[in-house]
Amino acid sequence: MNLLLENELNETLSKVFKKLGLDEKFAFVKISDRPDLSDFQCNGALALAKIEHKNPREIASAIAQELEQYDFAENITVDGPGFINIKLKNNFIAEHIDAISKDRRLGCGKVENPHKVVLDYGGPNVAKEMHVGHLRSGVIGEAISRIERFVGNDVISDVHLGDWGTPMGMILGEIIFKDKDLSKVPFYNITQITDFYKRANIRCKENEEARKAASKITAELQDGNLEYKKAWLHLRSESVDAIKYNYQQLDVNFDLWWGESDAHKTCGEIVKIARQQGLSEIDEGAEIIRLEQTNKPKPPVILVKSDGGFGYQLTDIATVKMRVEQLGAQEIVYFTDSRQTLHFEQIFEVVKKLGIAQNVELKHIVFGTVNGADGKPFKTRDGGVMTLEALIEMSKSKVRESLPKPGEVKGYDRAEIEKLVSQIAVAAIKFQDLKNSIASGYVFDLEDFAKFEGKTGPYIQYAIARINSVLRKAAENGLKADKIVLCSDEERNLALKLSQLNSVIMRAHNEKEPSFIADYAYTLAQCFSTFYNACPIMNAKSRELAASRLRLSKLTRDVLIMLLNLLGIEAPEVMLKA
RNA sequence: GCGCUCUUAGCUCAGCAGGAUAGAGCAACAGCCUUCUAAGCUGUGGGUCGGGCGUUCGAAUCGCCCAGAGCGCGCCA
Repeated sequence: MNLLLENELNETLSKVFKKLGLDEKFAFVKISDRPDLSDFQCNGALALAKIEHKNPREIASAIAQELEQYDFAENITVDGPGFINIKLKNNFIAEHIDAISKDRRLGCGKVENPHKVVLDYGGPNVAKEMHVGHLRSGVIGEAISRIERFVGNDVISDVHLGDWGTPMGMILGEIIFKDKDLSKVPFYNITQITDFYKRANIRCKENEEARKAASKITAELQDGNLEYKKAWLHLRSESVDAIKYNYQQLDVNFDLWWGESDAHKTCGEIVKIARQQGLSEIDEGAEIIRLEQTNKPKPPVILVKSDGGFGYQLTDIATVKMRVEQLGAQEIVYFTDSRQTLHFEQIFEVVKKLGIAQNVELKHIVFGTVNGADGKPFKTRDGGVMTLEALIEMSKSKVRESLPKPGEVKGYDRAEIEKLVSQIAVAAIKFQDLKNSIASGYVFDLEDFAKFEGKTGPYIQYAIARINSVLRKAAENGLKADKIVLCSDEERNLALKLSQLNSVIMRAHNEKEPSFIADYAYTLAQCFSTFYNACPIMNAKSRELAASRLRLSKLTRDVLIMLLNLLGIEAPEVMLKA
């Protein structure tokens, strides 16, 4: 028996298709669109009929007839133009669920050829405060990182810090403008640093001299000016501390804290390679690589700017080389919003021309921007962007309202309560983001991140907490989980839902789409709630039934915890109430 | 101007290698706590899938056209 119910159905279907001489490509089931008629359906006959110009119902009937000799279905029918509807036997479902409940990985498979994946997400900048615009990349990247690891790939995540461009010259320039020199830099904290940067931004916008100064300082910094370098190191380390704190709160983690500055040396090598291969040329004072002009015009990639500084595209190209040579990357995946689509098309093309990443798969996962109600990138009422810090605090204070005060519940002091507050608030925030499909942007509504009802992270945490509570009671009463028997619709539906676990995770992995997991976790929790409401567990009619329901509940809990873990969300043992 | 993306219920979104009655959540309304945590459950109402044309036995899904929105287009990253 295949541990996975769906795979077993597909295998059986393949056998039948083969026997009938049909293309096995179409031998697969999907969850039925008509739960009133079946659990699974196969639409292969329709596709085949079109290709072979035959009657779909005849093909479907032949398949259905062959399927009859197997012992998994309670009922197989051909309906409509040629749908094959399969209603499974209860014990067939129960056996599979029993089996995965005993499996260490809950029946989940791994990829056939594990490889080394470098994930590039986060991309925060030195001297800039982290705001809600940084949420998506970090949260999605973390989820993908966990999913990839889970399916067996060797993952290295890199924050790719923005620490080397013109903003560095701008901020140093601003400090010199105010202090005359850089002597006070070692005493500046992160608030002061971001403040300097804000002012630099304004001044550089208005004042050409400031711009020129910034660009000159940047070039000298990159050239190795010791005074600048020393000041820059302080700015960088203060910023990194702040960034780490932000990510830590959100449980977003990185294996590497490489920055653009780390690629500086390699940038020089890339320029050399480009020259040797005759790919680069000087144009308007800059050293560029022209790209293929196919259907649409693509601007060239600027390696070296006319002021002598390295362009940021060069940095990205150099980073690819480093990741391949030093990390052994076989796949590099970037997560940025859609505005950088063209940028990565250019980078990937140049990387290919240069031949620095042969047999390495480069992917750019695009996600939509976080927008305000006006459809434009989110701003707060006063025109600024909301900081991550403020968002988290807002959600936390909302959570605190619904929890008991420290000391009100035995065994829960301030620290314990605050831990719960944070777990729930962060779940609300992360799930709110992860439930949206990556590609589409979403509208940022502050209140959504402090909602705990309906399709939210806390809803799922709550389901887990309820199961934990049942399991504790069962342990007290010496009731043990045992063989699953499916008596009611609610049990059956929950079991069927559980059987989808593996295919959902594999789909999320293949399409780099955590929202599949978020969506599934939610509907699974929903199935459980319905079951929980309709089927008494501890007070079930018989001991066998209680044991079965207990196993079903425990498995649901384990699956939910695993899913939340893949999303980077914690599951508290209990959900206390005020 | 050129290119990319998007438009589905009052709001926020799923559904899209064409398939049977287009789904959730929120909001609205009506029920359910002396029984395993009501952050829950059950039910009701709500959609000419932006518009048009085409391909097809069949289109929210594929193609073309139009309208509206967002984003991007050599020295900011």
